[in-house]
Amino acid sequence: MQTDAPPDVSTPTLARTTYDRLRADVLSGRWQPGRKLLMHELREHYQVGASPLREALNRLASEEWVVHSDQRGFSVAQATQAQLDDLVSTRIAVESLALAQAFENRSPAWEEKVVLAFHRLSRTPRSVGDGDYEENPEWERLHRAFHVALLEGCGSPLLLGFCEQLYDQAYRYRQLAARKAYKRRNELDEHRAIFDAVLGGRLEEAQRLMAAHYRRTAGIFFEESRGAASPP
Amino acid sequence: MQTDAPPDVSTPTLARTTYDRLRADVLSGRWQPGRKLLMHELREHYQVGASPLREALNRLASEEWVVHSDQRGFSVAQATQAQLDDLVSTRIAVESLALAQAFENRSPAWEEKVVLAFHRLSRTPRSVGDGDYEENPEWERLHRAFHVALLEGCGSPLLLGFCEQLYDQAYRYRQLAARKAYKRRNELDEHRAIFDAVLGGRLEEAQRLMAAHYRRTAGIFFEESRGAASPP
DNA sequence: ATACGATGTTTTGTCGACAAAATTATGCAT
DNA sequence: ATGCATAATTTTGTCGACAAAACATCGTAT
Repeated sequence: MQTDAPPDVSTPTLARTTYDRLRADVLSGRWQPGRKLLMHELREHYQVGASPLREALNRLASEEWVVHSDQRGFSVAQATQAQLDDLVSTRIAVESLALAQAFENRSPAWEEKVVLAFHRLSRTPRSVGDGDYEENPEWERLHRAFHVALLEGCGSPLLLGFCEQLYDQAYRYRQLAARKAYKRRNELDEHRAIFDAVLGGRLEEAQRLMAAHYRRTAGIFFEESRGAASPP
Repeated sequence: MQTDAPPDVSTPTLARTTYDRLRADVLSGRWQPGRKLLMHELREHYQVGASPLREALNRLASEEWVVHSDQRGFSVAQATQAQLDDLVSTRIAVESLALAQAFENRSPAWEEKVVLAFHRLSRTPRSVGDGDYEENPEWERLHRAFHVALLEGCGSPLLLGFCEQLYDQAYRYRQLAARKAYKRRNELDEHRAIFDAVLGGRLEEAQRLMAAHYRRTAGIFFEESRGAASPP
Protein backbone atom coordinates (compact mmCIF):
# COMPACT_ATOMS: atom_id res chain seq x y z
CA MET A 1 0.00 0.00 0.00
CA GLN A 2 1.61 3.21 -1.14
CA THR A 3 0.56 6.59 0.20
CA ASP A 4 -0.26 9.20 -2.41
CA ALA A 5 1.48 12.51 -2.43
CA PRO A 6 -0.93 15.21 -1.15
CA PRO A 7 -2.42 16.52 -4.42
CA ASP A 8 -3.68 19.93 -3.39
CA VAL A 9 -6.89 19.01 -1.60
CA SER A 10 -7.84 22.69 -1.47
CA THR A 11 -8.94 22.97 -5.10
CA PRO A 12 -11.12 20.08 -6.14
CA THR A 13 -11.93 20.54 -9.77
CA LEU A 14 -15.39 21.74 -10.71
CA ALA A 15 -16.08 18.59 -12.68
CA ARG A 16 -15.32 16.50 -9.63
CA THR A 17 -17.49 18.39 -7.18
CA THR A 18 -20.30 18.49 -9.69
CA TYR A 19 -19.91 14.75 -10.16
CA ASP A 20 -20.08 14.20 -6.43
CA ARG A 21 -23.15 16.38 -6.00
CA LEU A 22 -24.99 14.95 -8.96
CA ARG A 23 -24.20 11.42 -7.89
CA ALA A 24 -25.41 12.08 -4.38
CA ASP A 25 -28.59 13.63 -5.73
CA VAL A 26 -29.29 10.65 -7.97
CA LEU A 27 -28.56 8.14 -5.22
CA SER A 28 -30.69 9.99 -2.73
CA GLY A 29 -33.59 10.14 -5.15
CA ARG A 30 -33.54 13.92 -5.42
CA TRP A 31 -33.54 13.45 -9.20
CA GLN A 32 -36.23 10.84 -9.73
CA PRO A 33 -35.69 7.71 -11.85
CA GLY A 34 -36.45 8.26 -15.50
CA ARG A 35 -36.34 12.03 -15.18
CA LYS A 36 -34.78 13.86 -18.11
CA LEU A 37 -31.77 15.94 -17.19
CA LEU A 38 -31.79 19.18 -19.16
CA MET A 39 -28.47 20.89 -19.46
CA HIS A 40 -29.61 24.42 -18.76
CA GLU A 41 -31.61 23.14 -15.81
CA LEU A 42 -28.57 21.45 -14.33
CA ARG A 43 -26.34 24.39 -15.15
CA GLU A 44 -28.66 26.64 -13.26
CA HIS A 45 -29.12 24.25 -10.34
CA TYR A 46 -25.45 23.51 -9.80
CA GLN A 47 -24.22 26.90 -11.00
CA VAL A 48 -21.65 25.47 -13.35
CA GLY A 49 -20.70 25.52 -17.01
CA ALA A 50 -21.55 22.92 -19.59
CA SER A 51 -18.14 21.27 -19.81
CA PRO A 52 -17.81 20.10 -16.20
CA LEU A 53 -21.42 19.01 -16.25
CA ARG A 54 -20.87 16.93 -19.34
CA GLU A 55 -17.84 15.29 -17.81
CA ALA A 56 -19.74 14.47 -14.65
CA LEU A 57 -22.66 13.08 -16.59
CA ASN A 58 -20.41 10.92 -18.71
CA ARG A 59 -18.87 9.38 -15.66
CA LEU A 60 -22.27 8.75 -14.15
CA ALA A 61 -23.39 7.26 -17.43
CA SER A 62 -20.64 4.70 -17.50
CA GLU A 63 -21.49 3.80 -13.91
CA GLU A 64 -25.10 3.45 -15.04
CA TRP A 65 -26.58 6.00 -12.65
CA VAL A 66 -27.77 7.95 -15.63
CA VAL A 67 -28.39 6.83 -19.16
CA HIS A 68 -27.26 8.65 -22.23
CA SER A 69 -28.67 8.68 -25.72
CA ASP A 70 -26.76 10.33 -28.53
CA GLN A 71 -28.16 13.74 -29.47
CA ARG A 72 -30.92 13.14 -26.97
CA GLY A 73 -29.21 13.90 -23.73
CA PHE A 74 -29.14 12.32 -20.32
CA SER A 75 -31.77 11.01 -17.98
CA VAL A 76 -31.75 9.31 -14.62
CA ALA A 77 -31.56 5.53 -14.74
CA GLN A 78 -34.80 3.71 -14.16
CA ALA A 79 -35.41 1.78 -10.98
CA THR A 80 -37.61 -1.20 -11.68
CA GLN A 81 -38.73 -4.07 -9.53
CA ALA A 82 -37.01 -6.51 -11.89
CA GLN A 83 -33.70 -4.73 -11.48
CA LEU A 84 -34.10 -4.72 -7.73
CA ASP A 85 -34.81 -8.44 -7.70
CA ASP A 86 -31.69 -9.04 -9.74
CA LEU A 87 -29.73 -6.73 -7.49
CA VAL A 88 -30.77 -8.54 -4.32
CA SER A 89 -30.01 -12.02 -5.56
CA THR A 90 -26.74 -11.02 -7.18
CA ARG A 91 -25.75 -9.21 -4.05
CA ILE A 92 -26.46 -12.24 -1.92
CA ALA A 93 -24.49 -14.50 -4.23
CA VAL A 94 -21.49 -12.23 -4.68
CA GLU A 95 -21.22 -11.10 -1.08
CA SER A 96 -21.59 -14.64 0.19
CA LEU A 97 -18.65 -15.45 -1.99
CA ALA A 98 -16.65 -12.53 -0.67
CA LEU A 99 -17.50 -13.43 2.89
CA ALA A 100 -16.42 -17.02 2.34
CA GLN A 101 -13.08 -15.82 1.02
CA ALA A 102 -12.75 -13.49 3.98
CA PHE A 103 -13.21 -16.49 6.24
CA GLU A 104 -10.49 -18.36 4.41
CA ASN A 105 -8.09 -15.44 4.73
CA ARG A 106 -9.16 -14.75 8.28
CA SER A 107 -6.69 -12.51 10.08
CA PRO A 108 -6.67 -10.62 13.39
CA ALA A 109 -6.26 -7.34 11.53
CA TRP A 110 -9.47 -7.95 9.64
CA GLU A 111 -11.36 -8.97 12.75
CA GLU A 112 -10.26 -5.80 14.48
CA LYS A 113 -11.48 -3.67 11.62
CA VAL A 114 -14.83 -5.38 11.79
CA VAL A 115 -15.05 -4.90 15.54
CA LEU A 116 -14.26 -1.24 15.20
CA ALA A 117 -16.68 -0.68 12.35
CA PHE A 118 -19.48 -2.35 14.26
CA HIS A 119 -18.71 -0.45 17.41
CA ARG A 120 -18.90 2.89 15.64
CA LEU A 121 -22.07 1.96 13.84
CA SER A 122 -23.75 0.82 17.04
CA ARG A 123 -23.14 4.14 18.75
CA THR A 124 -24.61 6.26 16.01
CA PRO A 125 -28.32 6.99 15.70
CA ARG A 126 -30.11 5.86 12.57
CA SER A 127 -32.02 9.11 12.26
CA VAL A 128 -30.87 12.54 13.24
CA GLY A 129 -34.12 13.96 14.59
CA ASP A 130 -36.19 12.52 17.45
CA GLY A 131 -39.46 12.42 15.60
CA ASP A 132 -39.85 11.43 11.97
CA TYR A 133 -37.02 9.84 10.08
CA GLU A 134 -34.37 12.16 8.81
CA GLU A 135 -31.26 10.73 7.25
CA ASN A 136 -28.16 10.81 9.36
CA PRO A 137 -25.18 11.11 7.01
CA GLU A 138 -22.83 9.87 9.69
CA TRP A 139 -24.86 6.70 10.14
CA GLU A 140 -24.91 6.17 6.38
CA ARG A 141 -21.15 6.49 6.21
CA LEU A 142 -20.62 4.07 9.06
CA HIS A 143 -23.17 1.63 7.76
CA ARG A 144 -21.37 1.46 4.46
CA ALA A 145 -18.05 1.17 6.24
CA PHE A 146 -19.35 -1.75 8.30
CA HIS A 147 -20.48 -3.70 5.28
CA VAL A 148 -17.25 -2.95 3.47
CA ALA A 149 -15.22 -4.00 6.49
CA LEU A 150 -16.98 -7.35 6.56
CA LEU A 151 -16.17 -7.97 2.92
CA GLU A 152 -12.75 -6.45 2.50
CA GLY A 153 -11.30 -9.45 4.25
CA CYS A 154 -11.74 -11.30 0.99
CA GLY A 155 -8.48 -9.71 -0.09
CA SER A 156 -9.60 -9.07 -3.65
CA PRO A 157 -9.87 -5.44 -4.73
CA LEU A 158 -11.89 -6.46 -7.75
CA LEU A 159 -14.43 -8.49 -5.84
CA LEU A 160 -14.68 -5.81 -3.18
CA GLY A 161 -15.27 -3.26 -5.92
CA PHE A 162 -18.21 -5.28 -7.19
CA CYS A 163 -19.61 -5.45 -3.67
CA GLU A 164 -19.35 -1.70 -3.35
CA GLN A 165 -21.13 -1.19 -6.65
CA LEU A 166 -23.89 -3.43 -5.40
CA TYR A 167 -24.05 -1.65 -2.08
CA ASP A 168 -24.43 1.73 -3.72
CA GLN A 169 -27.16 0.52 -6.01
CA ALA A 170 -28.98 -0.96 -3.05
CA TYR A 171 -28.56 2.32 -1.22
CA ARG A 172 -30.39 4.09 -3.99
CA TYR A 173 -33.35 1.74 -3.76
CA ARG A 174 -33.33 2.18 -0.01
CA GLN A 175 -33.51 5.93 -0.45
CA LEU A 176 -36.29 5.65 -2.98
CA ALA A 177 -38.31 3.62 -0.52
CA ALA A 178 -37.04 5.20 2.69
CA ARG A 179 -39.29 7.08 5.03
CA LYS A 180 -41.82 4.35 5.71
CA ALA A 181 -39.14 1.79 6.34
CA TYR A 182 -37.94 3.62 9.39
CA LYS A 183 -38.93 2.22 12.75
CA ARG A 184 -40.31 -0.91 11.18
CA ARG A 185 -37.19 -2.90 11.77
CA ASN A 186 -34.41 -2.97 14.22
CA GLU A 187 -31.43 -2.77 11.97
CA LEU A 188 -28.95 -2.66 14.82
CA ASP A 189 -30.00 -6.11 15.97
CA GLU A 190 -29.64 -7.44 12.46
CA HIS A 191 -26.17 -6.02 12.20
CA ARG A 192 -25.25 -7.37 15.60
CA ALA A 193 -26.39 -10.83 14.64
CA ILE A 194 -24.26 -10.76 11.50
CA PHE A 195 -21.37 -9.38 13.48
CA ASP A 196 -21.63 -12.14 16.07
CA ALA A 197 -21.77 -14.85 13.47
CA VAL A 198 -18.71 -13.47 11.70
CA LEU A 199 -16.66 -13.10 14.84
CA GLY A 200 -17.79 -16.52 15.98
CA GLY A 201 -16.54 -18.01 12.73
CA ARG A 202 -19.94 -19.29 11.64
CA LEU A 203 -19.85 -18.68 7.91
CA GLU A 204 -23.12 -20.22 6.84
CA GLU A 205 -25.05 -18.47 9.56
CA ALA A 206 -23.47 -15.15 8.61
CA GLN A 207 -24.35 -15.69 4.96
CA ARG A 208 -27.92 -16.60 5.87
CA LEU A 209 -28.30 -13.52 8.04
CA MET A 210 -26.86 -11.25 5.38
CA ALA A 211 -29.20 -12.67 2.79
CA ALA A 212 -32.19 -12.08 5.07
CA HIS A 213 -30.92 -8.58 5.79
CA TYR A 214 -30.90 -7.75 2.08
CA ARG A 215 -34.15 -9.43 1.25
CA ARG A 216 -35.93 -7.48 3.95
CA THR A 217 -34.88 -4.16 2.43
CA ALA A 218 -36.10 -5.31 -0.95
CA GLY A 219 -39.44 -6.30 0.52
CA ILE A 220 -39.92 -2.85 1.91
CA PHE A 221 -39.24 -1.22 -1.42
CA PHE A 222 -41.71 -3.57 -3.03
CA GLU A 223 -44.50 -2.36 -0.75
CA GLU A 224 -43.75 1.23 -1.63
CA SER A 225 -43.36 0.97 -5.35
CA ARG A 226 -46.96 0.40 -6.39
CA GLY A 227 -47.28 2.22 -9.68
CA ALA A 228 -44.09 4.18 -9.16
CA ALA A 229 -42.60 2.98 -12.41
CA SER A 230 -42.18 5.78 -14.91
CA PRO A 231 -43.63 5.27 -18.39
CA PRO A 232 -41.32 5.38 -21.42
CA MET B 1 -36.97 -7.76 -24.62
CA GLN B 2 -37.95 -4.50 -26.24
CA THR B 3 -36.48 -3.32 -29.52
CA ASP B 4 -35.15 0.21 -29.47
CA ALA B 5 -36.39 2.72 -31.98
CA PRO B 6 -33.67 3.29 -34.61
CA PRO B 7 -31.89 6.35 -33.17
CA ASP B 8 -30.09 7.66 -36.23
CA VAL B 9 -27.22 5.23 -36.50
CA SER B 10 -25.73 7.34 -39.27
CA THR B 11 -24.35 10.06 -37.00
CA PRO B 12 -22.56 8.63 -34.00
CA THR B 13 -21.42 11.51 -31.89
CA LEU B 14 -17.76 12.42 -31.92
CA ALA B 15 -17.43 11.75 -28.23
CA ARG B 16 -18.71 8.23 -28.74
CA THR B 17 -16.48 7.30 -31.64
CA THR B 18 -13.51 8.79 -29.84
CA TYR B 19 -14.43 6.78 -26.78
CA ASP B 20 -14.60 3.62 -28.85
CA ARG B 21 -11.29 4.23 -30.53
CA LEU B 22 -9.49 5.22 -27.38
CA ARG B 23 -10.88 2.24 -25.52
CA ALA B 24 -9.85 -0.12 -28.27
CA ASP B 25 -6.37 1.38 -28.28
CA VAL B 26 -5.99 1.01 -24.54
CA LEU B 27 -7.29 -2.55 -24.55
CA SER B 28 -5.08 -3.55 -27.42
CA GLY B 29 -2.04 -2.08 -25.73
CA ARG B 30 -1.46 0.57 -28.34
CA TRP B 31 -1.27 3.07 -25.49
CA GLN B 32 1.02 1.36 -23.01
CA PRO B 33 0.14 0.97 -19.33
CA GLY B 34 1.22 3.92 -17.25
CA ARG B 35 1.69 6.17 -20.23
CA LYS B 36 0.66 9.75 -19.77
CA LEU B 37 -2.04 10.92 -22.13
CA LEU B 38 -1.37 14.47 -23.23
CA MET B 39 -4.36 16.35 -24.52
CA HIS B 40 -2.73 17.94 -27.52
CA GLU B 41 -1.17 14.61 -28.39
CA LEU B 42 -4.53 12.87 -28.35
CA ARG B 43 -6.21 15.75 -30.14
CA GLU B 44 -3.70 15.44 -32.90
CA HIS B 45 -3.82 11.66 -33.05
CA TYR B 46 -7.60 11.35 -33.14
CA GLN B 47 -8.18 14.64 -34.95
CA VAL B 48 -10.78 15.85 -32.51
CA GLY B 49 -11.46 18.74 -30.15
CA ALA B 50 -10.84 18.81 -26.45
CA SER B 51 -14.44 18.44 -25.32
CA PRO B 52 -15.21 15.06 -26.89
CA LEU B 53 -11.82 13.81 -25.77
CA ARG B 54 -12.48 14.85 -22.22
CA GLU B 55 -15.83 13.11 -22.23
CA ALA B 56 -14.32 9.94 -23.60
CA LEU B 57 -11.53 10.02 -21.06
CA ASN B 58 -13.93 10.54 -18.21
CA ARG B 59 -15.90 7.51 -19.21
CA LEU B 60 -12.77 5.46 -19.51
CA ALA B 61 -11.67 6.74 -16.14
CA SER B 62 -14.78 5.55 -14.38
CA GLU B 63 -14.32 2.17 -16.03
CA GLU B 64 -10.73 2.22 -14.78
CA TRP B 65 -9.07 1.87 -18.14
CA VAL B 66 -7.37 5.17 -17.54
CA VAL B 67 -6.72 6.97 -14.29
CA HIS B 68 -7.31 10.61 -13.69
CA SER B 69 -5.68 12.99 -11.25
CA ASP B 70 -7.10 16.44 -10.78
CA GLN B 71 -5.12 19.14 -12.59
CA ARG B 72 -2.68 16.47 -13.58
CA GLY B 73 -4.45 14.83 -16.44
CA PHE B 74 -5.00 11.28 -17.54
CA SER B 75 -2.78 8.28 -17.94
CA VAL B 76 -3.30 4.68 -18.94
CA ALA B 77 -4.08 2.33 -16.06
CA GLN B 78 -1.20 0.21 -14.88
CA ALA B 79 -1.13 -3.49 -15.51
CA THR B 80 0.61 -5.26 -12.68
CA GLN B 81 1.12 -8.90 -11.92
CA ALA B 82 -0.80 -8.47 -8.64
CA GLN B 83 -3.81 -7.11 -10.48
CA LEU B 84 -3.67 -9.94 -12.97
CA ASP B 85 -3.55 -12.49 -10.17
CA ASP B 86 -6.59 -10.88 -8.59
CA LEU B 87 -8.30 -10.75 -11.94
CA VAL B 88 -7.79 -14.43 -12.63
CA SER B 89 -8.99 -15.67 -9.27
CA THR B 90 -11.95 -13.30 -9.17
CA ARG B 91 -12.86 -14.30 -12.66
CA ILE B 92 -12.77 -17.96 -11.80
CA ALA B 93 -14.91 -17.41 -8.72
CA VAL B 94 -17.48 -15.12 -10.32
CA GLU B 95 -17.81 -17.02 -13.57
CA SER B 96 -18.09 -20.34 -11.76
CA LEU B 97 -20.98 -18.77 -9.91
CA ALA B 98 -22.58 -17.55 -13.10
CA LEU B 99 -22.14 -20.91 -14.75
CA ALA B 100 -23.72 -22.67 -11.79
CA GLN B 101 -26.72 -20.39 -12.05
CA ALA B 102 -26.89 -21.00 -15.77
CA PHE B 103 -27.06 -24.72 -15.03
CA GLU B 104 -29.91 -24.15 -12.61
CA ASN B 105 -31.85 -22.11 -15.15
CA ARG B 106 -30.92 -24.47 -17.96
CA SER B 107 -33.12 -23.97 -21.00
CA PRO B 108 -33.07 -25.19 -24.62
CA ALA B 109 -32.83 -21.61 -25.84
CA TRP B 110 -29.63 -21.11 -23.88
CA GLU B 111 -28.14 -24.37 -25.07
CA GLU B 112 -28.85 -23.43 -28.65
CA LYS B 113 -27.12 -20.10 -28.24
CA VAL B 114 -24.09 -21.87 -26.84
CA VAL B 115 -24.05 -24.37 -29.69
CA LEU B 116 -24.24 -21.61 -32.22
CA ALA B 117 -21.57 -19.49 -30.57
CA PHE B 118 -19.18 -22.43 -30.41
CA HIS B 119 -19.87 -23.42 -33.97
CA ARG B 120 -19.06 -19.97 -35.24
CA LEU B 121 -15.94 -19.72 -33.14
CA SER B 122 -14.69 -23.10 -34.30
CA ARG B 123 -14.91 -22.11 -37.96
CA THR B 124 -12.93 -18.92 -37.58
CA PRO B 125 -9.13 -18.79 -37.64
CA ARG B 126 -7.33 -17.46 -34.60
CA SER B 127 -4.89 -15.44 -36.65
CA VAL B 128 -5.55 -13.74 -39.93
CA GLY B 129 -2.23 -14.32 -41.65
CA ASP B 130 -0.61 -17.70 -42.30
CA GLY B 131 2.74 -16.91 -40.78
CA ASP B 132 3.20 -14.91 -37.62
CA TYR B 133 0.30 -14.10 -35.40
CA GLU B 134 -1.87 -11.21 -36.46
CA GLU B 135 -5.06 -10.52 -34.59
CA ASN B 136 -8.25 -11.56 -36.29
CA PRO B 137 -10.98 -9.15 -35.16
CA GLU B 138 -13.66 -11.60 -36.18
CA TRP B 139 -12.19 -14.31 -33.99
CA GLU B 140 -11.98 -11.87 -31.08
CA ARG B 141 -15.63 -10.95 -31.49
CA LEU B 142 -16.73 -14.56 -31.64
CA HIS B 143 -14.51 -15.58 -28.77
CA ARG B 144 -16.09 -12.97 -26.56
CA ALA B 145 -19.53 -13.97 -27.77
CA PHE B 146 -18.83 -17.60 -26.89
CA HIS B 147 -17.84 -16.80 -23.34
CA VAL B 148 -20.77 -14.46 -22.93
CA ALA B 149 -23.14 -17.07 -24.32
CA LEU B 150 -21.94 -19.58 -21.74
CA LEU B 151 -22.58 -17.17 -18.93
CA GLU B 152 -25.68 -15.32 -20.01
CA GLY B 153 -27.72 -18.34 -19.04
CA CYS B 154 -27.33 -17.21 -15.46
CA GLY B 155 -30.24 -14.87 -16.14
CA SER B 156 -28.79 -12.00 -14.17
CA PRO B 157 -27.88 -8.86 -16.12
CA LEU B 158 -25.83 -7.61 -13.21
CA LEU B 159 -23.78 -10.74 -12.81
CA LEU B 160 -23.31 -11.00 -16.55
CA GLY B 161 -22.15 -7.41 -16.57
CA PHE B 162 -19.46 -8.24 -14.03
CA CYS B 163 -18.36 -11.17 -16.15
CA GLU B 164 -18.05 -8.92 -19.16
CA GLN B 165 -15.97 -6.43 -17.22
CA LEU B 166 -13.69 -9.25 -16.20
CA TYR B 167 -13.50 -10.57 -19.72
CA ASP B 168 -12.48 -7.20 -21.10
CA GLN B 169 -9.81 -6.73 -18.48
CA ALA B 170 -8.44 -10.17 -19.24
CA TYR B 171 -8.48 -9.32 -22.91
CA ARG B 172 -6.22 -6.39 -22.24
CA TYR B 173 -3.67 -8.56 -20.44
CA ARG B 174 -3.88 -11.05 -23.25
CA GLN B 175 -3.08 -8.32 -25.74
CA LEU B 176 -0.20 -7.05 -23.66
CA ALA B 177 1.29 -10.53 -23.65
CA ALA B 178 0.10 -11.72 -27.07
CA ARG B 179 2.48 -12.62 -29.83
CA LYS B 180 4.46 -15.31 -28.08
CA ALA B 181 1.34 -16.98 -26.80
CA TYR B 182 0.26 -17.88 -30.29
CA LYS B 183 0.80 -21.44 -31.42
CA ARG B 184 1.81 -22.52 -27.96
CA ARG B 185 -1.66 -23.72 -27.10
CA ASN B 186 -4.56 -25.15 -28.90
CA GLU B 187 -7.32 -22.87 -27.76
CA LEU B 188 -9.95 -24.51 -29.89
CA ASP B 189 -9.53 -27.77 -28.00
CA GLU B 190 -9.86 -25.97 -24.70
CA HIS B 191 -13.04 -24.32 -25.84
CA ARG B 192 -14.39 -27.57 -27.16
CA ALA B 193 -13.73 -29.29 -23.87
CA ILE B 194 -15.63 -26.61 -21.98
CA PHE B 195 -18.38 -26.72 -24.54
CA ASP B 196 -18.74 -30.49 -24.21
CA ALA B 197 -18.85 -30.35 -20.44
CA VAL B 198 -21.52 -27.65 -20.51
CA LEU B 199 -23.71 -29.42 -23.03
CA GLY B 200 -23.21 -32.68 -21.16
CA GLY B 201 -24.46 -31.06 -17.99
CA ARG B 202 -21.22 -31.62 -16.06
CA LEU B 203 -20.98 -28.43 -14.03
CA GLU B 204 -17.91 -29.14 -11.96
CA GLU B 205 -15.90 -30.31 -14.92
CA ALA B 206 -16.90 -27.20 -16.87
CA GLN B 207 -15.87 -24.99 -13.98
CA ARG B 208 -12.56 -26.80 -13.65
CA LEU B 209 -11.83 -26.46 -17.35
CA MET B 210 -12.73 -22.79 -17.35
CA ALA B 211 -10.46 -22.17 -14.41
CA ALA B 212 -7.58 -23.93 -16.15
CA HIS B 213 -8.32 -21.98 -19.33
CA TYR B 214 -7.97 -18.70 -17.46
CA ARG B 215 -4.97 -19.68 -15.44
CA ARG B 216 -3.09 -20.69 -18.55
CA THR B 217 -3.50 -17.23 -20.07
CA ALA B 218 -2.25 -15.68 -16.87
CA GLY B 219 0.79 -17.89 -16.87
CA ILE B 220 1.70 -16.74 -20.34
CA PHE B 221 1.51 -13.10 -19.37
CA PHE B 222 3.68 -13.83 -16.39
CA GLU B 223 6.43 -15.18 -18.59
CA GLU B 224 6.34 -12.10 -20.77
CA SER B 225 6.19 -9.43 -18.13
CA ARG B 226 9.69 -9.65 -16.73
CA GLY B 227 10.57 -6.07 -15.86
CA ALA B 228 7.71 -4.65 -17.87
CA ALA B 229 6.31 -2.72 -14.92
CA SER B 230 6.57 1.02 -15.46
CA PRO B 231 8.18 3.08 -12.70
CA PRO B 232 6.17 5.91 -11.08
C1' DA C 1 28.21 21.12 -5.43
C1' DT C 2 23.46 21.28 -3.42
C1' DA C 3 19.31 23.08 -1.85
C1' DC C 4 16.06 26.59 -2.43
C1' DG C 5 13.30 30.14 -4.69
C1' DA C 6 11.96 32.91 -8.67
C1' DT C 7 10.75 32.88 -13.56
C1' DG C 8 9.04 30.94 -17.88
C1' DT C 9 6.75 27.20 -20.29
C1' DT C 10 3.59 23.58 -20.76
C1' DT C 11 -0.74 21.47 -19.65
C1' DT C 12 -5.14 21.30 -17.69
C1' DG C 13 -9.86 23.04 -16.61
C1' DT C 14 -13.58 26.20 -17.68
C1' DC C 15 -16.29 29.35 -20.16
C1' DG C 16 -18.99 31.35 -24.02
C1' DA C 17 -20.42 31.06 -28.74
C1' DC C 18 -21.89 28.50 -32.73
C1' DA C 19 -23.77 24.61 -35.64
C1' DA C 20 -26.42 20.40 -35.97
C1' DA C 21 -29.95 17.63 -34.44
C1' DA C 22 -34.28 16.83 -32.19
C1' DT C 23 -38.62 18.51 -30.44
C1' DT C 24 -42.55 21.25 -30.50
C1' DA C 25 -45.69 24.23 -32.74
C1' DT C 26 -48.08 25.79 -36.92
C1' DG C 27 -50.59 25.68 -41.17
C1' DC C 28 -52.74 23.30 -44.87
C1' DA C 29 -55.26 19.68 -47.28
C1' DT C 30 -58.38 16.07 -46.90
C1' DA D 1 -61.52 17.55 -36.72
C1' DT D 2 -57.37 14.55 -38.28
C1' DG D 3 -53.12 13.58 -40.47
C1' DC D 4 -49.06 15.23 -42.55
C1' DA D 5 -45.52 18.45 -44.17
C1' DT D 6 -43.21 22.58 -42.85
C1' DA D 7 -41.42 26.15 -39.88
C1' DA D 8 -40.00 27.91 -35.19
C1' DT D 9 -37.94 26.69 -30.92
C1' DT D 10 -35.41 24.15 -27.87
C1' DT D 11 -31.55 21.23 -26.78
C1' DT D 12 -27.43 18.98 -27.63
C1' DG D 13 -22.59 18.56 -29.31
C1' DT D 14 -18.34 20.83 -30.70
C1' DC D 15 -14.93 24.25 -31.18
C1' DG D 16 -11.65 27.99 -29.92
C1' DA D 17 -10.00 31.09 -26.42
C1' DC D 18 -8.64 32.16 -21.75
C1' DA D 19 -7.21 31.57 -16.79
C1' DA D 20 -5.19 28.72 -13.35
C1' DA D 21 -2.44 25.17 -11.98
C1' DA D 22 1.52 22.10 -12.50
C1' DC D 23 5.99 21.43 -14.29
C1' DA D 24 10.67 22.62 -15.95
C1' DT D 25 14.51 25.87 -16.00
C1' DC D 26 17.67 28.72 -14.34
C1' DG D 27 20.11 31.59 -10.98
C1' DT D 28 21.53 32.49 -6.39
C1' DA D 29 23.07 31.75 -1.64
C1' DT D 30 24.86 28.67 1.59
